Amino acid sequence: MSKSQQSTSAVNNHGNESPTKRGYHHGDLQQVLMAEAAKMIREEGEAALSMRKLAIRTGVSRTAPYHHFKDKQGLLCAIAEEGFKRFDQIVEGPLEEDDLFEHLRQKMRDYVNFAIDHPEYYNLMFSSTIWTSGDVSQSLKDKAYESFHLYSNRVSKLCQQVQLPDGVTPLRITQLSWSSFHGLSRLMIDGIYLDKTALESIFETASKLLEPLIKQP
Amino acid sequence: MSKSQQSTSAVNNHGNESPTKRGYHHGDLQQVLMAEAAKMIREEGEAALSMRKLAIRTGVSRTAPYHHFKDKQGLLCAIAEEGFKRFDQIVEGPLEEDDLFEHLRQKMRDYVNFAIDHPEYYNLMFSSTIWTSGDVSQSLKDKAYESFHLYSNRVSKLCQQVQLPDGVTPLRITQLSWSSFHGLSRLMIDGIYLDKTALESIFETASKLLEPLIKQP
DNA sequence: AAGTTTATTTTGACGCTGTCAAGTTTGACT
DNA sequence: AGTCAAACTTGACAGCGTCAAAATAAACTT
Repeated sequence: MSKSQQSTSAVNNHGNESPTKRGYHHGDLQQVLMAEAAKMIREEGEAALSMRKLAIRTGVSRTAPYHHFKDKQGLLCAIAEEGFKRFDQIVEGPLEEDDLFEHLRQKMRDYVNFAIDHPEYYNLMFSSTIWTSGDVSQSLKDKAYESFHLYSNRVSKLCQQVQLPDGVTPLRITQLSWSSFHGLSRLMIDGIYLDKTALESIFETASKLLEPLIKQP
Repeated sequence: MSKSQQSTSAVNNHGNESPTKRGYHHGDLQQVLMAEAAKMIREEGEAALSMRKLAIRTGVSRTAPYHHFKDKQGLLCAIAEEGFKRFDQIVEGPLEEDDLFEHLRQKMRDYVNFAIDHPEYYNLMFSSTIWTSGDVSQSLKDKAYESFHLYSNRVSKLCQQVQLPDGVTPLRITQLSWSSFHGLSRLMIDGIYLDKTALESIFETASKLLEPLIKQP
């Protein structure tokens, strides 16, 4: 019944004891499992993550994780969700008004760097196997949808500062820009053709291609 | 020794028999395995492909495939390589000179449609698990590199028809455009946010953003 | 045509995987 | 003190990738 829920519910805390939260037997196994799994994926690759190794390494028996996650897919969904939460912090952040195009370049850097610095999250967030599997957790769907809208709103706000060509909507800019960042990140993470040294130059190229959009009053 | 090579070598054909090629016991197991594996991935997803099921379904015993492919990874590499070959046919094709931007939109359609129509190939071609695994077959590396250059050459040729901003090179346009197409394709295949109905409009958006590049003499 | 070599395929086996069912321990609540 | 439910463990099963050894069949040699 408690599967895939946060373990931070009030029930786990008997209240009279000091602020150190501790629940049942192990403590917050759920959080520890997610952290350890992310670490394993990061260090040895997604393929190297097995529920059994994860359990043993966490110090519990093989099937203990199944009381916190429906199955392996459930664990991966939870980690992906965590990824979207961290991702949001990249999308948010102040809108620097001084130089629009420098601002854009910085956002590009932020996006791609997030993917490069946290591939264990980024891979799962946009994992083929998760999204096409048919049993994506509802909470992950919701979170991803929310993140999309956060991003979309940001792009729409920025679009007000430029003159879009006829027939071009902020929604399409949202989709096109996200696709571009996503593709760039994927190729970088997977080590296909692109390398880090080319990044800044690619950002500058993208920025220059957009310059004609600047409002001419 | 014959692992991962084409089985169409002259040795297999005893020459005096009719043009129907038939080799050793099974015939061209290698080709059949690749075709059947691609079919399985297409119909049931990459996760549903197992060497054992593949073998049984092909009518041979569990380990027969291991005499044609080093291991499962070897098989996947071979299929990915086949994917790049088919992909090349998309990149090639006549350069229609009449309307540059309509030509560009058509190329976008071709790219993304290839990915959508042959996800079993596209997924493997750009598979995280293949490229980051450390044992990518040399022939796949070579083929991928070749495909990249084919694409790059095409983009460079098209760049001659427009006025690139200062500091913007065809190489960067190559990388940026590929990233964009790749991201678009990935999000489409994985069913994340984008759906087919938005595609044409996205292509038009991209096309319009590039229009200011048109040469003004 | 017979014998040798080599390519191909099979059977057996091993350790690893995800996960279900049933039992056990532990903490919380009355 | 007793009840209940949550957390965890042990045992079991089928499926997986793949190696080693044996068996078979085609090709090559003489």
